[in-house]
Amino acid sequence: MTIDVQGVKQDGAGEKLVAASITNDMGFLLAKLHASGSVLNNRALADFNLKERSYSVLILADSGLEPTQRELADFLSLDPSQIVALVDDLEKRKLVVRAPGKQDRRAKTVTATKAGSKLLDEAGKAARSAEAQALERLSADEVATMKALLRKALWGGLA
Amino acid sequence: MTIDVQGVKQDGAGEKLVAASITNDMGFLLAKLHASGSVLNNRALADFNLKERSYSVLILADSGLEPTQRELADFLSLDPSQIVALVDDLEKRKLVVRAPGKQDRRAKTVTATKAGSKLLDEAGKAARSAEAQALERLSADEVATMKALLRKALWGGLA
DNA sequence: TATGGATTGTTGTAAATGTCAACGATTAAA
DNA sequence: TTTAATCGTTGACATTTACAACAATCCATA
Repeated sequence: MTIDVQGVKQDGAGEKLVAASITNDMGFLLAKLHASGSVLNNRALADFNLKERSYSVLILADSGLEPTQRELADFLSLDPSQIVALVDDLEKRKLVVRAPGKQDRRAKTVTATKAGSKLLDEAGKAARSAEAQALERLSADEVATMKALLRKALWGGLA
Repeated sequence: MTIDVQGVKQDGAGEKLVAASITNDMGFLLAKLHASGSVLNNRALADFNLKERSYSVLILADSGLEPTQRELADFLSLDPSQIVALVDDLEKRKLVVRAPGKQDRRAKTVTATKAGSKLLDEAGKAARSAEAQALERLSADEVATMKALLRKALWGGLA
């Protein structure tokens, strides 16, 4: 019932379970699309010794927003201790630096180095290509609509 | 930066990282909405001693499609060995029965019992309520649009 | 200005999940 | 009949997650 293409299990035309009512469950749909996208994403990022997690941290570190580790944990829905490990790795690789917060010296801001920023450029291209592949069944308009709806569901506002 | 309501970390108005470019990354958006929904979902299902996983298996077992364990693994993107544990649990609780496949006696179909079907009714109500809460920022139309787009991205077809 | 309470990053640990290889039983192919 | 492949299952191992404790620091208020 599945066709193996380049080591990836792809849904064949005859997925009989698609008829089940769980196909109306938003949680299930989100999990499934996220899962299939993650495979492609992580494969693309592996060339840069990154995973989705470290890639996300690197993006935020490069955003100019100077996030603290706590803010990263909240925003990425991760436990603060997981951020420690992620930043440790990126810092060892000189892609990111920790600096004590200006107002609060407990907090440590995470900022991308030049090397980190450069790696992010390359990795970003690969990630965007992987995303396009995961969404190849949707038109550009549909992708835009979906992102707008996801953003609204998460943070409200426009849309 | 987050407000704690009923034990749930909710995004406050001042989430400064929302300005970061990662907010345009589909994988990130899917992961985040799925994560916040999962918390609510699992909390609702806990009253029935179910988790998202076992709930999904129970739905498919109750679908009338008589899925085999292999089909469940493929459809849920899980390792076959994880299905074993999930079905073991549901079977012990008399919510589901295993039966040898009619054409292929290696395969085992998983079917919900009357008790399983009944529990699913109750759990389904709780899950739908949790889903509504996770999507409260969207209108009914927007939810429908989003589900249609997710289905199209996953399996193509209609739209 | 002190003192108590909360917060930040960090470490460690235990539980849950994911991944993978092997096995008997069964099916399909040669 | 032999051979190869598939299904469920078990078990071993790695990764991820969740949670509690801790020192350093901040904050509120007396």
